[in-house]
Amino acid sequence: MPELPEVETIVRSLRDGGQFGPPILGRRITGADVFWKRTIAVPEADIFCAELVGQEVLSVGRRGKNILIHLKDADLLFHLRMSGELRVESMYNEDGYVAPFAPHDRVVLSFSDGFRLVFNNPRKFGRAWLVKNAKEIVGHLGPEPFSEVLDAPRFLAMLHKHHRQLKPLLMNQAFLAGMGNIYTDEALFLARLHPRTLSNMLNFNEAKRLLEAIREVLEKGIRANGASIDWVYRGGEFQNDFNVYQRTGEACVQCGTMIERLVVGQRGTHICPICQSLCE
DNA sequence: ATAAACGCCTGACGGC
DNA sequence: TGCCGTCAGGCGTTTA
Repeated sequence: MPELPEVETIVRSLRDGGQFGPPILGRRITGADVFWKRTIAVPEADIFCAELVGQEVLSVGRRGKNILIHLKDADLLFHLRMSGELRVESMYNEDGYVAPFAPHDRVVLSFSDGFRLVFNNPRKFGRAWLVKNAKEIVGHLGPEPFSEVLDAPRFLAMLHKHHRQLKPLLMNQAFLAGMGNIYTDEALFLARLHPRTLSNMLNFNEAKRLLEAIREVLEKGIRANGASIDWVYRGGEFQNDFNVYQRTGEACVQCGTMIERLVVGQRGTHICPICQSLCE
């Protein structure tokens, strides 16, 4: 499901309340259960549950596509990978019975006031970590796309340090944190760059254009609460603003040429072959 | 250094 | 209807 805008939407809901339920800030964890043990990357699932009980949620944040939940004595992290979702709901239904779990619910944290945080994950790719400091898990990530220290000259220097195709490089979380398949395709279209262009071939204006395009698509995505595409994530509206993603065979909004699908870095990739010419 | 191939998983969809 | 291949918002490991 999630790239940066979808994760940001979930984080805001966990922090302030929203479409994924009421906020969890300040709530105290009274129980933890794991229904698919491999969801817990670290520590071992039983220890994970034992150590969570009694903890209080102090803050909720995001680093790249990771959700950071800062507890009193530890940091809890979730990565939703392809199909994960977090929701907050009442533990009880209207009759006062414990509400049943949904298919693919993998981890549940119960709170003292009758609410629970549920991690649903059909494809079982998602992971949770409980560590002393979140940096152990997210320390290797590249800069945030909206970081103030990331400007066009620095971005050009980053691109020139590598000799790689633009799309896989942008999706490498150690290079830049938060971009996924959709937003990378959309950003490259806006910047009029072919996904196979080599990163060291960009000039200053192209690098500047690319950074601006990345920020524009991410901003629009966040404003739309993310994109709803398949059966997993719902609520966002950014899918209505796609220029190329999943528009294979449809007309380019700029020039009318048919959008093409190709494979770059083992990922389905969508381009306008006229607007995004490959010049190496 | 770069990139391909594959593994991890379930579910939706189109073709026959 | 059922079976099959293909595809899917991610990422780590192995291989070339």
